[in-house]
Amino acid sequence: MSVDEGPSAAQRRAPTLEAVAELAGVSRATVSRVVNDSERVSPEAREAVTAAITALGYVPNRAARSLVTRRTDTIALIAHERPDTVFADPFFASVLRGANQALSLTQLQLVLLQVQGDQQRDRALRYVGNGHVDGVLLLSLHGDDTLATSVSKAGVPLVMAGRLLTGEVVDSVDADNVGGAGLAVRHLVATGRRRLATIAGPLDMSVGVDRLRGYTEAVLEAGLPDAATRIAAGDFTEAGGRAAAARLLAEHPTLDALFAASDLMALGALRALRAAGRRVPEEVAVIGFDDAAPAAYTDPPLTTIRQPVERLGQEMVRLLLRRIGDGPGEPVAVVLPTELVVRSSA
Amino acid sequence: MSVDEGPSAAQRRAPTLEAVAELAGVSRATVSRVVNDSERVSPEAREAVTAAITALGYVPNRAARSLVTRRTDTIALIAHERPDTVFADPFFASVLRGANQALSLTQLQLVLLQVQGDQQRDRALRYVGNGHVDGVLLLSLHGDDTLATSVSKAGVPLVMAGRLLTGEVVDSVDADNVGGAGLAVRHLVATGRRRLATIAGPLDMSVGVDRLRGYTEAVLEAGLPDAATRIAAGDFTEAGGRAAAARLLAEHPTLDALFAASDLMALGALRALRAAGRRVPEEVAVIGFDDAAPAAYTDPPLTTIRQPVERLGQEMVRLLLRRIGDGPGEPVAVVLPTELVVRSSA
DNA sequence: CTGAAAGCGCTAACAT
DNA sequence: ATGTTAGCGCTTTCAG
Repeated sequence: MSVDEGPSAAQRRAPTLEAVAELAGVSRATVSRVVNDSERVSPEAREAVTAAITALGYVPNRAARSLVTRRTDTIALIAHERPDTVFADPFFASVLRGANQALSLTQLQLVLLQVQGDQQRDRALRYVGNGHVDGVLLLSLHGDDTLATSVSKAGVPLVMAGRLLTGEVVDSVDADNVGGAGLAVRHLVATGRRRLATIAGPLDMSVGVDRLRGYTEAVLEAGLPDAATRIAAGDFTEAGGRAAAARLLAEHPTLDALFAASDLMALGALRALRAAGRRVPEEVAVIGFDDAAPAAYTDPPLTTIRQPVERLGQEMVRLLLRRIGDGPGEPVAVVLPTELVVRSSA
Repeated sequence: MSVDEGPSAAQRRAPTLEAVAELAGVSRATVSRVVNDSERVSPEAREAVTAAITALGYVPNRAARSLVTRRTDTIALIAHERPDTVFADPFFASVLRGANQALSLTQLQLVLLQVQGDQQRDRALRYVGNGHVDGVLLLSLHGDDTLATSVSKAGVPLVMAGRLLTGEVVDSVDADNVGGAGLAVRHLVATGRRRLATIAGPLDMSVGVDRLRGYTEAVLEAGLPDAATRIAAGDFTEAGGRAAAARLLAEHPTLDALFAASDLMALGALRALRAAGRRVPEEVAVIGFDDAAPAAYTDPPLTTIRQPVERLGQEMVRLLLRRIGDGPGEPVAVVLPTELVVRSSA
C-alpha cells in the first residue's frame, strides 16, 4: 500500500501574506511587521494576525522575501577536497554537526557545497559570489587558500577553520594545535620518556605546521634537542602514519615515545610498532592528536590530545553570524583549547 | 594584513536579465529563453545573448526565478536522529558524499536539515511542506517512519534509505541486507564454522530486522537450527556489540563464529573476545556488516559484508530526480547488492 | 522567432 | 499604529 500523496505541494498553493491579512482584517504590511516582529504593532492587531497565521498554517515564502531583502538566510559550508580525499572524514562530520547545532537556534539554512575539481570550485565561487548565500564556512582540508581569498574578495562574509599559511588574516576558528602538541610532549616527558619522535602532518596545512611547531618548541624546552630532529612526515592517513613510524623506528631503534599529529597516524604508528614487535606502551608510548576519527577504537586505547571539533563548528557559525550582523571589521581568530585525554598508562 | 573586502556582494548588485538584454539588444524574454535553453531562439540572438552573459558574468537570481516557477532547485537531506545519536556517523557522511556527487551533475543544491527534537521535526516539516524544496532525501537512522509519511502526505517527493516497517511503501534505496547476512553465514560455514551466533541490530529499524532475517534463514538452510537461537541484541554501537558478545560467550562458550550486524558491533565483539582470552579468528571467527565505519581499523582486519554506502546516496538522488521530473507514480524500491570482503583468514 | 506585459509573494519607504 | 504603493528579477502567456 502506497502512501496517499494528495495534491503535490507545488500545486496546492501555500497561503500568502495576503490571505493572512484578509483573515486578520489588516493590511499586508501589518502582517509583515508581525511576522518580522519588528516595529510597533498594536497588541490587538498582533493577536489577530498571529491567530490568522496559525489558522492558515502560514509560512513566509523565502524566495519572495529574499528577492526584496537581498538576504538569503542561507549560509554555505564549502568543503574543499582533493579528488583523493575522504569526504567521509570524521572531522568534517563533527564540524558539520556542531555547525548545524548552532544554526538550529536561528532561521538560517545550511547548504553544502562540495568542491573537488576546478570546475566545481568555480561553480561554487559563482554561486557564493552572486549573493546566493549570506556567508560562507570554509573547511579547507588542504590548506589551499585561494578559495578563502576569492570568497573574501567577493565581499561575502567568511569564516574558515584553521588559518591561512600566506599570512593573510581572515575570520577563523582553530584549535590550539601548538599548545596541544606541547601538552603531548610534556605528558610523555612526565611519564619518563626521553627519546621522543614525531610523525608530522602535511606542512602545507596550518594544522600540520602548528602541531610540529608545538612539538619542537616543547622538546627543546624539555632539554631534548635530539627529539627535535626526529621527524617523519605523514599525510594524516593511517598508511602514512604507519610508514612514518616504521622509518623512525628504523633510524632510531631506541625511541621510547611517539607523538603523532593526527589520530589516524597514531593508529598507523600503533600498527607499525606491533608489526615491529614493540610493545605499546611498555616499550614505546604513543600519543596522538584527536581529530574525531575513532581514536578510542585502538586497542589499547591511545592517550590523545583532544581538540573540540564539534565546538569548532559551533564557533565558526557564531563568528559568521556576528560578521553577517555587524558587517566587516578587523578579522577575528578564535582559538579553542585542546585537552589531554589519558586513556592508557602510556 | 587583512584581505581587501571591497563592496560586499549584497551591495554591488549583480547584473540582471535586463542588463543582459540591453547589452545583447534583445528583450528580457529572449534572454530568459536562452538561459533556460528552451524554445526556438534564432542563432544570432542566442549568440548575442551568450556573449552578453559572459561579458557581464550574469548568473540568474534564484529567488526571482523560484518565485515565479515555484521550483526551488533545492533538495533537502533530512537526518532524523535521537538526541543521543552520533551525527558523525560514518554511514551518514558516506551517503552524503554520494548524494553530493550525484547532485554535482545538476544545478540542484543540497540543504541539510538535522532533526533532533520534536520541535526541529516540526520545523523541518513546515519548511519542507511549504514548497521550500523540490524533494527530500530521508535518512531515518532510527526507523522512525512518521517523518516519511508526513513528508509524503505533504506531497513532496521523497526517497528514503532503508524501508518502512509499517508496510507502507515509499520510494527507497536500500542495501541487500538479507542477502548480505546470508553471505556472511555461508562464508563462515564454508570456512568450517558450525556454532554460529549473531549480534543483531535494533529491530525497530529495517536494517536490523533484515540482517537478522538473513542470518536466520541462512543458518536454517545450512542445517544449523541451533544457531538461529543464538541471538543477542545490540544497538549498532561498539559498547552494545561488546556487551552482546560477552553475553553470547557466557551462554554459549563453545561458539566458533560471530556475525555482527554492524561494523561497530563487530569491533565490540572483537574486544569482548580478546578480553575473554579468545583468539580471533583462530578460536572464534568474527564477521561484520560494513556500514562505512572504519572496519579496516580493527587488528586483525575483519572480514566484512560491504554495503555500497556511497552509491546508496547516489541512487537516492537519482531516484529523487526521476520522481521530481516524472511526478508521482508507483513507489520504487531500489536494492543495492552487498558483497563479501575477505580480510583475514577467518 | 521575438517583444510586451502581467504578475510570483514579499518588504520598505512613504503617507496618513 | 497602520495602510498604500512601488518594486525585487524573473518567467510566461499572449500578440505579433
